[in-house]
Amino acid sequence: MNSELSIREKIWQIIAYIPEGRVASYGQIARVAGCPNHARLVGNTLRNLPKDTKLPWHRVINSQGRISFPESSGAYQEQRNRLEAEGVIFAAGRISLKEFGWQDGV
DNA sequence: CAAGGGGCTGTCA
DNA sequence: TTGACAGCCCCTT
Repeated sequence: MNSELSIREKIWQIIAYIPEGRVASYGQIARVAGCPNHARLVGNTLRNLPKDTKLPWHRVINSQGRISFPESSGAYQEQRNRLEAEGVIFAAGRISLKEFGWQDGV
């Protein structure tokens, strides 16, 4: 139904569909959106989100299972904190996509 | 209209 | 495992 939606709109929708305790990579979201190369756009889009957004942006990480923010960044700790609160476990500073990856651990 | 940047990805060494 | 290079596309000046 979102056939006429912009890629950005799709990204928002897809991210909103990420279940709790699960994480998805930018590339994966972009792929689901229909464009495997729009990974960067996903990041750009999230960046454009308001701070009071209800989108689970914290469930979006890079393909390495790591957060794309520097640890000194408040966003990093916030994201990590939220993920841990949902049951996601960080091992050596990264997440096991095998267990917490969206539609990847089922 | 042209140029630059971006929370990236995948491959090679 | 990490580091470096190139490729991809959209959005904002």
